[in-house]
Amino acid sequence: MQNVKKYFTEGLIQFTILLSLIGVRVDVDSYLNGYYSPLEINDGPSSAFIQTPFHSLRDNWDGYSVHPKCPELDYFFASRRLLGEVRALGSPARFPTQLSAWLVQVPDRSEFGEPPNSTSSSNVSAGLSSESTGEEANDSDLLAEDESCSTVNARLRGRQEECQTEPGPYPSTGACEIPKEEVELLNGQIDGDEAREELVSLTQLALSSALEQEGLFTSGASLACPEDPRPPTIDIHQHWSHFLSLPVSEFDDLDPLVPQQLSDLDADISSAISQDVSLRDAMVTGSTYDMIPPRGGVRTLVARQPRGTLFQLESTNSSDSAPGTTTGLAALPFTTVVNGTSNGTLSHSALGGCLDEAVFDQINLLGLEGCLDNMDAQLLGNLQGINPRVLGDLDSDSGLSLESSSRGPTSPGASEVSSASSSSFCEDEGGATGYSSEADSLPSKGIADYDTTWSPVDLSESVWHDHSYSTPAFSHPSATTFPHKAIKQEPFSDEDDDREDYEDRELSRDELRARALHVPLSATEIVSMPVEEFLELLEGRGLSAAQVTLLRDIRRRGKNKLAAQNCRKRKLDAITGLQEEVERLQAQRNRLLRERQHTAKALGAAGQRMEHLSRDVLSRLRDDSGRPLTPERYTLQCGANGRVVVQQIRRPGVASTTAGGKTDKRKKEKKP
DNA sequence: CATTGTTGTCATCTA
DNA sequence: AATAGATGACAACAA
Repeated sequence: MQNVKKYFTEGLIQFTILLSLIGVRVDVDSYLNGYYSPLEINDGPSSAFIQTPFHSLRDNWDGYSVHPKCPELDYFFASRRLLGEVRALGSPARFPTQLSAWLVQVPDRSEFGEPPNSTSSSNVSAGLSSESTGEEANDSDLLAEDESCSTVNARLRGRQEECQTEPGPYPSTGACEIPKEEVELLNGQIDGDEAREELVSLTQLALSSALEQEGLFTSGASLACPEDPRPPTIDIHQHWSHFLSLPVSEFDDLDPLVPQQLSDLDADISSAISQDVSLRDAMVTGSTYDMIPPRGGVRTLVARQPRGTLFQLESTNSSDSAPGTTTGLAALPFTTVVNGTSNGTLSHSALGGCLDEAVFDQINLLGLEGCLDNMDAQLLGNLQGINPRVLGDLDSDSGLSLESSSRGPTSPGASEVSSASSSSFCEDEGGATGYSSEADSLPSKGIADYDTTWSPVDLSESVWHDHSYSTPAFSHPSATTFPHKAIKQEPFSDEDDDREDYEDRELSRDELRARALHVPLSATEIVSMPVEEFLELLEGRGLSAAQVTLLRDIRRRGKNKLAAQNCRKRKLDAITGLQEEVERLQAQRNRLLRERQHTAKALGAAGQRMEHLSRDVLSRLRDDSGRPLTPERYTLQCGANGRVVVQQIRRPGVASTTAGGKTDKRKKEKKP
């Protein structure tokens, strides 16, 4: 399967390229960034949501809220990502359905005069339907396991070639007279989610145990939709059928075939594309409103959007990977795949053929809780063109919108917006009153002009996102009145009230202290600048001790504030994961209880049958005096060696009266 | 007015 | 040793 995944992944990338060549716009960057990020989890230590041993404990719960920092999950993420990509790109996940359509036609070999047991005879049907129906056991017995791949695939190929000679695209309604149930079985088998995961290696399906196949068929048959509109392009069927007909061992050698196959396909597939859709757009529109997690209504769309900003922007500290993105993606496939619970959203409507639709479906599949961060980050990317003030207003709660550590030169506007959106700090920076610094004792001076020798230019690339730490540009002279309470009490004209109050809210306590000490840097800058730069700032600027202390405090508090917010978010995620785990375990417990009940019932029935059989056997036996053995006095015991022994029941009263002339134990053995 | 949730901060530990 | 990050605890605040 690994080779198959590799093949699919590479092939689908080329397929995407081909789509773009034929004019279909595919936003590969955003798409791949979102999906490949799990592989870049460990890129940097400075990204958010890392170093959380707390989460490593949760990584065992079937993937709930997998922490991206865990390196041991890389392999898992990689494999899941590959599977997710194959699914997300849609088309390959569809072709098994098309393959099944061709498979259906072949069993009508009576028209071709083929012997039913020939090598090219009913491949999967011989192996599968015979076991499922129990009527053609001979065929299935003849099918040795070691001839799995090549034999089955050769049969597939032969049948497909035969079917290609059929005139109609779906001759199942015509010449082919395969039993309908078999058709449904085949369709269902390949339409099922489990089968879709195993879609490439049909041999595994063919060689599965009879029980598994039965279950698979029954489950898959319900999924089969005979009325599904099939793609009208027969070429695609043929190509995919031919593609599938290759033995698994040849998949490694298929790489050179990919361009050719895809080039043959592109025309038809392009017609199948219904519209020109950016994958990123699809992700955003499809997820932002649908994926609101049921967390007691704590989160809203408005509140979540800046959160995505945080993760996306903070990632710039270390690498291109977005921690928030990785978090979401890490959790998602894990949850959906490992649990294997194909809920309602997992069952596709087999509309097959449309890549974009497949992508949308997959997005819906992936769009569970963990995907929020990813979606939000991408949503923010799309919203960057919107009025910054609007975006800032969206940040109603100061919550996790501290995209402070991001330092994107390309997004100064948005960052200023975020900084301007603060509405929480104005009342007071906080609860902890133990805080004290030298700056607190300083008298509030009028804020002088900033020292022009301090060039904030080199810090212009620093983060300006944290709403809690305003930029000097938003300073208000009256803010020098230190008590922040006084800020709210300042009279404003009606016209300027909103604006000035809005600006004053940006002055955090640290900001005010910094101004009081003539520190011409915003708290955001102080917090977000690299440590080397910060140390240089402390040492090379000739700062006073008070200024140095204040700068350190500001930086420490700012960092800790971010850490606290990340920590709280992780805690909430952990709680959510635990709740889901509890639900899952409860469901498992209920299932086990039902199984136990069923087993007890079966055991009781078996005991009754045993009792009847014992009575029957005993009634046919005679003791020394020729009387029939009664179950009241004798019982049958099954020995370990398979022998059945008649044993006399010893009862105190009976033994004392009847044991006189008899041997204690008379054994009559009979062979089973 | 009490309760609850949010947020900032401090102290402490760990890497 | 210094730094950053994580997290429990506390307090202030808002709803």
